Amino acid sequence: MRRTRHGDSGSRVERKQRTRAALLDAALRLMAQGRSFTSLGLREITREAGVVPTSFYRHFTDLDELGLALVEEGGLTLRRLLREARRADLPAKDMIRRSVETYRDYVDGHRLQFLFIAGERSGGSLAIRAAIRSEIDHFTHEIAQDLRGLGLFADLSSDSLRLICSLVVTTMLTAAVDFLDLPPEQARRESELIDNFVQQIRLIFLGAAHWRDA
Amino acid sequence: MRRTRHGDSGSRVERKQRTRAALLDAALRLMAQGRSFTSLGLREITREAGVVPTSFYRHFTDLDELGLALVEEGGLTLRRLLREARRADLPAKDMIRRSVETYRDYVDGHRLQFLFIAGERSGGSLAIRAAIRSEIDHFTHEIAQDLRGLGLFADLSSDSLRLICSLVVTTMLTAAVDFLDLPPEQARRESELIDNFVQQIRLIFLGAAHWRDA
DNA sequence: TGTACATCAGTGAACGCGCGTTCACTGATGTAC
DNA sequence: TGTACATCAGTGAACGCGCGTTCACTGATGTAC
Repeated sequence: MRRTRHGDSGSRVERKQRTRAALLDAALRLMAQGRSFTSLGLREITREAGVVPTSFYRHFTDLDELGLALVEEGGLTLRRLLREARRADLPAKDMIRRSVETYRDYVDGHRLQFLFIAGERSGGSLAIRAAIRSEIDHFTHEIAQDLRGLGLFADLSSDSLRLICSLVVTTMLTAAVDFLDLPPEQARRESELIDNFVQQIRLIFLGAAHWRDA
Repeated sequence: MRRTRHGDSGSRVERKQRTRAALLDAALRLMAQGRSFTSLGLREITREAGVVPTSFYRHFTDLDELGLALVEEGGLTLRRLLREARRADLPAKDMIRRSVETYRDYVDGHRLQFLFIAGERSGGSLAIRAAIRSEIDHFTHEIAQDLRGLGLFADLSSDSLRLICSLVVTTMLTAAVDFLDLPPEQARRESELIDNFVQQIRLIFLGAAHWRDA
């Protein structure tokens, strides 16, 4: 076998996984140039990944399957965000601002994933849209549990809490796109965005604090 | 000249405009099947519009130009929504619910436009994303003016009002995608969505009512 | 431990097809007199 | 009003190219004995 670009160490299974990961990564990288997932070609992806087109079929039956794998990967990224946030143990004072800054850093560290999730959330095929929606619902649910865990909004029903979290998540995803579209070295624009984002979350929480269950 | 599908009445200028509109419409129709704009081909669009591929160049230099024309059309659709809403002269009582129902009908009546705007807002090319963002900013600004005109939030600064409206617009666009993805004949799911949407807007306005300017 | 064989990730040639773009054209509409 | 000419939206043939998919293959890794 010819040496692959992605190293040739490890067992056959490990190598296969590495090629699979290279294909997923290649697709994300191609999308980073303002392309949508549905516009990508199989040959284009394998070329970017450094393998021959036919080797694609060793990993996925078609592009849809690769797309769904990307959604799953994106879902993992979201869950890892919450795990990191929990570990960070944010101070009660300035909690919102600190959370927003943590989020900004996380989005920046996972640009391609967020680009994919935010971009295909409303633009992809029906199947991909449904899969992303389900990941986002899961994410929303986890945030609700975290808020409960922090003892916040203890007097609100689960439905109301979900309502609030859903609003927060929508705002987060919109903010992610804003962060990603920011031209580099625009500290002023960036801090405006952050301030704006912080205030939107504060406004939602203020509404939540005065919310009466139906 | 062969008869075109779109009728052959009117002046040459009128006919040209009709073909142009047919091309724009064809692109939207193709996207309605879960495709993104960047995945569309020139030949595909002209085929759907019922003209020969080469005739595309009489109207647009390339697909990007057609995309930007679609954004412009979408912006018009948003502005018309507000015009209709103003004319409707909604009652103070149940204003939010009534507005939401009006909005739902409007989205349903302009499915393709909303699919395009919501879908390409975060998924399209940088140029299209920027153009859509600018249309949405404009829309947000108009809503803020309308709220002022209604005498609501009279004690809030312009910045705070924009903050609120931006949150409302984000929520509206997310709701639009939810409406559009609803399978037909799902009255129960639909009324759940509407209730949810109404409550989210109420929560934002409740927060706004307690907002203190920085 | 050594050998013989099976597995299978990745290869490379080949295919038919639709793509974007060029070009010279046609003939109805528009304009000048 | 009638005629001669210009304009130009839409046509259709042709091009080279990259696409997705098929197929038989190679040879390193894994397994059975």
